[in-house]
Order: sequence, then C-alpha cells, then structure tokens
Amino acid sequence: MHRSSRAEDFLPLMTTILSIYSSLNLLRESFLIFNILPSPSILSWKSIIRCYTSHGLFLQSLICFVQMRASGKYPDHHIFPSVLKSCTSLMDLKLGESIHGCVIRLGLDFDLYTCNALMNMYGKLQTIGEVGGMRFCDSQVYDKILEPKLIEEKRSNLSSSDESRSGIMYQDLDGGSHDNSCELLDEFQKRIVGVDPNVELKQRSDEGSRRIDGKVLYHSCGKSNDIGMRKRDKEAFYMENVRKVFDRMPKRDLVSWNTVIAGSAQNGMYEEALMMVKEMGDADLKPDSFTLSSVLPIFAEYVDVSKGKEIHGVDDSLRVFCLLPHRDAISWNSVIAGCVQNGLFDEGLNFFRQMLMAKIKPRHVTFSSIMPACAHLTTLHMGKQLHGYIIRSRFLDNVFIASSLVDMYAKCGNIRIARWIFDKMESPDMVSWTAIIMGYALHGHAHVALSLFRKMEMENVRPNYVAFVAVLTACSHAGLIDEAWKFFNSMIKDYGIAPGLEHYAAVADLLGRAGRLEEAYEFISNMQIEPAGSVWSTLLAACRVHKNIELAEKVAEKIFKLDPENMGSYILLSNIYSAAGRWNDAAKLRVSMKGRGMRKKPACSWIEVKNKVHAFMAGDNSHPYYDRINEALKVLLEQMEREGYVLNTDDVLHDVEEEQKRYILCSHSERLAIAFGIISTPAGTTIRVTKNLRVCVDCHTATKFISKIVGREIVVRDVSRFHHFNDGKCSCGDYW
DNA sequence: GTAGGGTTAG
Repeated sequence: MHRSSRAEDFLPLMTTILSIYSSLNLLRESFLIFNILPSPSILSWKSIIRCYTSHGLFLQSLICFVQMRASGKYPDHHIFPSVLKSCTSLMDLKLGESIHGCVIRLGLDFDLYTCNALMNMYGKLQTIGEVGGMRFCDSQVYDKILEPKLIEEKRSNLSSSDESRSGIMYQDLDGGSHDNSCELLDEFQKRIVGVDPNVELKQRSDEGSRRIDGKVLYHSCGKSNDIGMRKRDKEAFYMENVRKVFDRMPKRDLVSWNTVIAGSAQNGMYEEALMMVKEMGDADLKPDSFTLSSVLPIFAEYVDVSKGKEIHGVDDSLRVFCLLPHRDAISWNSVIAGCVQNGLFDEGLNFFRQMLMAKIKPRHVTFSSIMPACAHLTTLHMGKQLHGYIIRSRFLDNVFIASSLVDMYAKCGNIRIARWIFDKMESPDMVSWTAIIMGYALHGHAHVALSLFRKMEMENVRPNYVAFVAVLTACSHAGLIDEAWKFFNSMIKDYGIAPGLEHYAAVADLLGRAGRLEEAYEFISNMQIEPAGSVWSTLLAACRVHKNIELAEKVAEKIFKLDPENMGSYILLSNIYSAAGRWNDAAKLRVSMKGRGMRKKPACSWIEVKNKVHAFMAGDNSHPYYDRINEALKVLLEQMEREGYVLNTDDVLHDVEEEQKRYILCSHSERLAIAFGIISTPAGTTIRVTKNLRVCVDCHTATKFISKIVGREIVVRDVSRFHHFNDGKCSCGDYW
C-alpha cells in the first residue's frame, strides 16, 4: 500500500488531532501532523496558522496563508483573526489592507472576531508607524497570490460593490504565482521548530505546488510611511478605518469596545476614548481590566499637558478602575502608580490600603510605586511599616525598592537609616546614588553629598540630568559656588547634558545669595534656554536677603510677565516692600493680588505623634491642647530670653505694634507644632516637624534656643530642605 | 480577536 493513501485513510483523525494540538498551542506536534497531510483541509490550515501566530511566528503564519490560497482553498472566518494579527505584528499595513479586501469579497466583514482583529490592526499600525519599524518591501508579492481567480466567481454574487461596502481601496488581485524556491522556508522551520527540514519537509518538497517566491521572506528595516503624519491625519485615518469597521458591525462585544477604545487612546484621541467608555456602559457592557489599561495612560497625558487643570481625565480613569469586576495585582499597581506619579499621594495610599483589604498580595512594583507617596507626605510611620513588610517579603534586594526606601527615609528626616540601607545595597544604580546624594543635599550635608557624587563617578556609574540636579542642590544649600561651577561645566563638557531650569536655578541661587546679584542677573539673562519664572524667583529671593529693592522690582516685572499666576513672587515682592517699611507699595500689591483672585497659601506645619498627624496653622487655636501649647510656649519664651534670645521682627510683615509682633511670631505654625511635640512625647525623643513654606528667621533662631533648653534634637523639614537643631545649633549653619 | 505596573527632580 502507498504511504499517501494510508495517510488519507486517517485523514479525519489526523485533522482532529491537529486541531487538538493546535488548540493546546503545541507547535511542534501540530507541525509534525500537518506536514504529513497530503492535502490539508481548511480546518488543518486554520490549526497550523493559528499555532504559528500564537507562537509569534507571524511570517510563517502568513506564508501558510499564502500557501493555502495557492492551493485553491477559501479562508473562512476562523482564519482571518490569526492572519490579521500576524500582519499587525509585522506592521504590514499594506498586506493587512489587501486581506481586508479579501475579507469583504468573501462576505466575512460582518464576523465579530474578524472585525475585532481588523480594528486592532488599524488602531495599532498608525501608532507603531510613528516610530518606524519593520515593513515588507515586497508585500505586493502576496497581493498577487492572495486571490485566485476562483474568488472572482463568488465576488460576482455579492450584491453591492466592495468599495462602497468597506470604504477602503484595494487592488484587484491576480492569480497565483508559484515557483520552486523553498530554501528560506526550510531555514525558518529548522530554526523555529528545531528539526531538520530535509527530513520533515521531504514529502512537501516533492509536491512542488506550495512554493512561494523567496522574495516574500525578505523584509527591510525602513521608516514607515506614517512618519511625520500629523495628528489630524492620524485621526482622519483612524476614523476612516477603525470607526468604519466598528460602526458597521452588526454585533459588538467587550473586545470590540476595548479594541476601539485602545485605538483611540493610543492615537491621542483621549476625549473620544473616554466618551466610548461611557457609551459602552449605555450598551450594557462593563469595562474590564483591558479597558482600564487603555484609559490609565490618559492620566499622565492630561496632567502633564495641562498641569492638573484637566483632572477629570484622572477621575474617569479612577471611575473605570472602580467599575472593574475583577482586579488583579497589576490593575491595582497601575492605579496606585498612576495616582502617585500624578501627585495624588493620599489617593494612592488609599488604594494601597484597599488592595490589602481585598487580599491582593502586593508585589515588587507595588512597593516601589507607593513608597514615593510616603516620601512626599513625610509619613515616616507608614514608610516604616512598608519597610517591615518589604523585609519580611525579602524584597530588599530589589534595586527599585531599595532606592525608593533610601529616598523615603531621607525625605522623612532620617538620613542615617537612608545611608544604612544604601550601604547595604549590593549594586546601587544611578538612581540609588542620586537618591542618597539628594538626601544629603536636603539635610545640608553638602560635603558628604559631593564626595558621594565623586565616588559614584569613580565607580563608573554615569550621572544623568537628575543626578546633577542633586549635586547642584547640595552646593546651593551650602553656598559652595566654586564647586557648583565645576559640576555645572562638567555636566556640559564631560557628560554632554544640556543644563535645564533646575541646574540654572541652583547656580543662580548661589550667586544671588552670595550677594553677587548683578552677576546672577547676567547669568540668567544669558541662559541657553528661556528662563522660567522659577529661575528669576531665586534672584528675587536673593534681592530680599540683600535688600536690593531696585533690582527686585526689575526682576519681579520679568516674572509677572513670564508667569502671571506665580503667587510666590507677588508675596516675595510685597515682603520686600514691607521689610523696607514701604507699606503702601506692599498694600497695593496685595490688593492687586486679591483682584486677580490670588490668595496667599496659609502657613501650615504638622507633626506625627503616636502615629497620628497633627496639623497647625499660624495663629491656630483649634487644637484640643491649645491652652497647654500656649502655656509651654510662654514658659519657653521666658527661658529663651534669659539665655539671650532677642525677638527678630524683620519677618513680621504687617504694620502692627511690637507687642502684636511678638504674639504673631510666637503663634507661627512651626512653633505650635514643636511645642506640641515637646509636651506630648517622652523626654529625649527627636521632634520631627514639617512645614509647607520656608522656615522664618525668627523661628529658626527660636528653635535653636529651644533645642538647647529642652535637650532634644528637633528636625524641621521646610519646603526646600531639612534643618537639624541640636544643642543650640542648626545643621544648615544658618545658611538656607 | 483586545492590556497592563516600578525607584531619583520638578
């Protein structure tokens, strides 16, 4: 008996086995069966094509499709999704469009799965096209053999013309093109399946009818036609294709909606994407985690582009998350990271708590995402709890987590633990180094920060933009002008990093505070980039310190032009006037601020006692311990004055009597918080206070006295740095 | 047939 006829006897069985292998994703087994079928049925072709696609062997899957067409078989709706996915992955829009034409001719353009795959392709290929990528140079070769003439007969039976049905132009296709070169196909199969094609493909090469042009297999790494496609063109293209498919679908499921939403979001059509989330709700479909992962990135875009003015983008993303029936660890992480990265720290922590309550185990990423929230909110208590969890989960060797812990401890005032964790890291990366350097910078230990920076360079860890922000911040907090210049120049010359606003601001700040006001003015005027209000503001602050009203007015004018909403500068200039006794000018400025609807940010300090945060505003008498706090401050003031403390009323910027000034100073928010800390914690406990503005000169002096009188370390984190008060001295050396 | 998460600055 002939081998081929035996195989034919078993054909139905073989086809079934192949189908099972394919559905189990067993490529090698599927291939072995497929290879001995004398004349594969449409079901067998479907199996092998599907298997190739799901293994990422897109070219192979397309080759099979072409071979199938060449053998005269009609593809059915089971085949197109896999084939279209292969086109998408290979970024071959042209071939995909041809296949779309094929779909229409066969009357399969109402099939749910095929339409979903088509929309996915159109949505993706514009996005990918922007970056440029692999593209077939010879996909016309496919075109030629895609459509045997047989199809023409079927086509004439279709009632309406193809073009009007799809709105997409495609070429008329000729009959098959068959030749005998199969070497590249062999090579592929050898590499991919790991078997010798000369054995496996023997039978097939004998037949000689399923050969394709070798040229098809070559593809080029070229830039796609979509490069430079304007946003409006992209949107038009998207509407043309994806929406046309979508709108014509007789039935849409969750995947259809998710696909079209993802396409809109990925092509920058955020409003449309969010609108469609609402529309799918009207169609009684609930968003799932796929929907969420399309909507979440809109988060960042919205906030970046319009600086929080369009927060409803965030709201919508959060709403989608809340609607999810099943949330896995990744959905939780996404939403937590989304919150934290956009400054919604409390919300991030809340989601984290909910995640734990939902019994979802936090993963590596959860901790590195949530830690910055603790760092920014200075919630050392929460940070320590997370640290404990991290140790128990043996996550400490993860460089992301360790770096975020270093940063958290430094920002929460505990630079010693930050250093301890850093020193234990096996191979700190540039971010870890930057975190510890910035930590020392914030704590005023500039020389340690500088020597760590040099050590990092010696260990061949290349600093980036942020690392230079850190080291220049260290210099600026300690008045190290010469060193700052060296780093600034080295950044440009040795590392080719173009200085940004933060770098310029640090240097300008140094020059200004050293009293080199004119030099600072020149420096800012000659910047390579447009100076923002923030850079000029450093000079305005310096003008206040050095009482140069004339320059202050000149600088303020520039700031008001560049950044009319910059309230800090109005207040700074008003304070400069007040300090010079020019109450009228100060008052005028305040009136003008009021007219613009600006209000001064109220000063606020807070302290964590027994795991609870207590907040104080200036002159605040709402705290339940208010009387005791006031009593303590009174006793302290008497003792301070005996030790030589003299009230410095320079910072009292109201036109009031001396006695009133005395009262105003003593009710500053940081003093209330410190006094509360002293009376509510055991002797010797370090007091850690955070303030939302810069600490004032008088409070700084007072705190030095207080630290000596009560024998406590007092750590005050103001808006730009830490002050460690100990035994009558401050770590900043009175330069801040 | 559709996805997705992380550390340093501001």
